[in-house]
Amino acid sequence: MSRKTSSAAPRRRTYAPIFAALGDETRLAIVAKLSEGQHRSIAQLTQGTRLTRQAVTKHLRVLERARFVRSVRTGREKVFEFDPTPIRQVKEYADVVSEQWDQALARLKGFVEG
Amino acid sequence: MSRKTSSAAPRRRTYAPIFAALGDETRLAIVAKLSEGQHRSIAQLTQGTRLTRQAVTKHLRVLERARFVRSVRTGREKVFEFDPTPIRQVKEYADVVSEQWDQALARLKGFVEG
DNA sequence: CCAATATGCAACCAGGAGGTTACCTATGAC
DNA sequence: GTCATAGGTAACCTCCTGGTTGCATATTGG
Repeated sequence: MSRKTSSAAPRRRTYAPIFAALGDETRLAIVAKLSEGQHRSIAQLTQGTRLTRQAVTKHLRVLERARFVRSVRTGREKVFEFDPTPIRQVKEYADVVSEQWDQALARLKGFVEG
Repeated sequence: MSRKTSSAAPRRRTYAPIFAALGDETRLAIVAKLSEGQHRSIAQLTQGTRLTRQAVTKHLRVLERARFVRSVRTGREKVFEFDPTPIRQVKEYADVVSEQWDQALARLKGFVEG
């Protein structure tokens, strides 16, 4: 097999859009709300903010593009739910970087002591 | 004592600036480089990019404001080093959100089965 | 059918982000 | 001392972002 067995694209993972999606307080609040488990409509997610429904809609689009949320149209409502996938990627990134850092510290320690 | 014993500000933790700092490919590359453990000057960090030194300087300022890097002036060079603190906060955020999500799933499971 | 509710879409705006060029200053190497 | 190297500052440009208002469309409830 010279190619991957899976048909999934090998796609070098780019974390930037994931982090960019989290780089806004309003969107963090939406993620916090939806990660409570319940589905919420746009109108519901707008309540409690000082923003217009359209502004919230834009934030939801950003979150949806980064896969933090999914939406389903039910009747006249568009209902959003949390998707845990990108959060795992966030954790993955943090793990990779801090492991690299730990290894660097270990090498330094070995050099100093050796 | 009507006030906190510690002099540290109680400061509700806002993760948005941390994530925003990671929301750019160039800055992710800088973080990756510096987390290897070695200190790097601005000129060194500019090498390999297609950007000007000034552009890289701006990215470094963003990273420094979010505490991902520290800098020390040595002679005519400004040397940057990695700071692991905010990465831990990233992990912390991911843990909090995914734990909240897991609990939501557990409640749902209990409801369905109960 | 009609009114209220939920959302979509488009235009518009201000400010910030990311990048450049140009120029000035400081330090190190000979 | 002189020149090359490293960096700082500032002005400027373009595009994106976050927000608004205004209006159109779809669905629900009586």
